[in-house]
Amino acid sequence: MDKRQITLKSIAKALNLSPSTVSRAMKDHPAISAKTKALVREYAEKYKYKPNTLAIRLRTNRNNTIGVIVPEVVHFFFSTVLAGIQEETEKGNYNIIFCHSNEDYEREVKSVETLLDARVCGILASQSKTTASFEHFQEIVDSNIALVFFDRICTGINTDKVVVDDYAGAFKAVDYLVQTGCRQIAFLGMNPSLPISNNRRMGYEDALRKNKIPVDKDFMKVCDVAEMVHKVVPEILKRDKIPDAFFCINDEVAAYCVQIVKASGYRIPEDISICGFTNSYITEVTDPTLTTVDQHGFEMGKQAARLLINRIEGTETKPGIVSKVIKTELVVRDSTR
Amino acid sequence: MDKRQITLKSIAKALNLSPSTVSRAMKDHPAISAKTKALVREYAEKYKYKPNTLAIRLRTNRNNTIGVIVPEVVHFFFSTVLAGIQEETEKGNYNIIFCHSNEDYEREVKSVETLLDARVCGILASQSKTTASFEHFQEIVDSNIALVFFDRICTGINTDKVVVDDYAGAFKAVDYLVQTGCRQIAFLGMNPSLPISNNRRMGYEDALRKNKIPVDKDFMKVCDVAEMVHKVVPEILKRDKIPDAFFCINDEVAAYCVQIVKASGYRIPEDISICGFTNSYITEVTDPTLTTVDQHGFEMGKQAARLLINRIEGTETKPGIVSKVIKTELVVRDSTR
DNA sequence: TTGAAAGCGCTAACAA
DNA sequence: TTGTTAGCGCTTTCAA
Repeated sequence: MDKRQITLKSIAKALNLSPSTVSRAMKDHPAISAKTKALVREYAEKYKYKPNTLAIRLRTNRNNTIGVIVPEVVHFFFSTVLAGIQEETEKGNYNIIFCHSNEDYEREVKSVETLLDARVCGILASQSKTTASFEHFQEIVDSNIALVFFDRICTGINTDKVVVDDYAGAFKAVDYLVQTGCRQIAFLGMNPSLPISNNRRMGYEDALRKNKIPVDKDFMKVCDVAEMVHKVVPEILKRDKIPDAFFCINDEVAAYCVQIVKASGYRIPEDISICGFTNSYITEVTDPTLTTVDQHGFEMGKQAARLLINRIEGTETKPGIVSKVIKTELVVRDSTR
Repeated sequence: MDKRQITLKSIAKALNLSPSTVSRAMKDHPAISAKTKALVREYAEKYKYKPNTLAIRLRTNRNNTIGVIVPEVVHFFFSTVLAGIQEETEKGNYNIIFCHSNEDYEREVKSVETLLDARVCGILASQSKTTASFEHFQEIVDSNIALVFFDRICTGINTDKVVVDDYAGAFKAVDYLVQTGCRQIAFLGMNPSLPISNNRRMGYEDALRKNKIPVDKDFMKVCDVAEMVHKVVPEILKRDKIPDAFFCINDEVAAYCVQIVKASGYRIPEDISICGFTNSYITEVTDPTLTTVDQHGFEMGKQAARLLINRIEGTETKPGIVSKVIKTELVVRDSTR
């Protein structure tokens, strides 16, 4: 039943060799004779020897594992990033320990603890919406563990990051809305403390300014989840002066916005244009389909993972803090004129 | 700079104790004096001692890590299951190593290797669409590692599983379609080698039979991704006898189906009803919103993880292979009469 | 070309 | 109440 595990030692004993010789034979050490190598290899093959990773890691003090903290995995963008991370770490021969903060500060702190306990060699993190302090992230840095933020970066920590050009993406989208004739463009954003939201707001404002359209604070609302859309959008539509476009912080908000705007009797895009952000699956099945800004999450995941691995392995050539920016792309569909 | 790590040994030296005493003090061993405990604790606190998990795991031969293999994480259902798994493993104090087969057999095999190499204490897996052989899964069992399949179970392996009551879910949905007046119900399914698809097909057929409606093979198609919908549905709509309902294998198929059916000039649900499966976000933003079958992915993830942990810890009381079934629920929205 | 020995950080049986 | 010792499985220096 409980078959003894095959170890270097057991192989050594069986073959009348020393463990060190077996170890060397297994890793093709030049000093070992071809004959011995063959002998050891054959035996190992036959008895399905599997090196004990734990022992190797303890011995070498490197465990080829990185931690990933995602705020919400049931989300097109973040799951796409995760897929990108996975692809890259697989290539680099790293395992991923997956943590889910679920947009909750406490769980985020706990996730960091977990990862430090597991002695990962690096951490990829995107902070939760509710995170306001960042000692836990500082602890990672203090422990000399590589840390790369992606998308929702933490401005309080000075470390590598990979972000989307939120400003440019928003600018392009809003400028496009203006070019197609919109003049009263509402912005449905997130908590402005998150840089991604703030940057998009600036892109939005600058696009308006460039086109000599006044920026109206009344047209800027925090509105980033379904329930808020159902509250905020009808309110806006009840005003005397209603917008002729909505620029939304993500595709879900845009999709619900489409619904509400249609239900209120307006035509899309003739009366009101709507633009999302992310380019998730959802954009293809709303009616009309959604114009949006592609965030290239997969690429972001890959680049973040690559950067982290380079840091870990000391092969990152750029000096100082590295800040990568993923280009966004306007994807025009039918929800805009 | 390169601060030496705090270890039990280093604490022992500093405090003039033996490592074993320190070890015991840290874990509140009854034999240690309160004074010593306090001393050790204080020192550990001050210098932020963190036990080396790797060493503990090597020593105790248990690493509190489980592996998860997901076929496609950018997918409402699977990411929801992952979130459920994460919630439960966090409670149980297990880490998750995340693997992504990406619906690819080769990567699935590699994932299993990775997890066995990492010496996880258990594996949760849902197989990829392209998996036809299962020696890799058998290897898990042979290695005496706990294995629980979820959703896309592998029928070739005799082990614990957690599935949705696909048959009942399909039966309910199709029966509902019939009750609401549909008579020609098409089934857009997956590769019939996957049990989930086969079970739903049987539910579909039995619901028709129960209602004395002939089962027509021409109304049953393999059609489970966007591109296929764009090919298959228009073909069906070109026939002399077209369906008055589509029962779809997932919500994405249903959503694209809505689009195509509308574009072909039919009204939903007056002319044609459409029903999906999963109850993902998408169902709320199509127009009309989608009737679907809720799969309760989060619950499935939790139960699968719980079952696996019980197996690992030997606390599963049920004898033999355990097969859990998650109840589905028909969610009626506007795409059906 | 191979082996002996030490040690990674921790635990636990046994001894004192 | 505390210490000694051995060892988990592996790597690596040093010696032979």
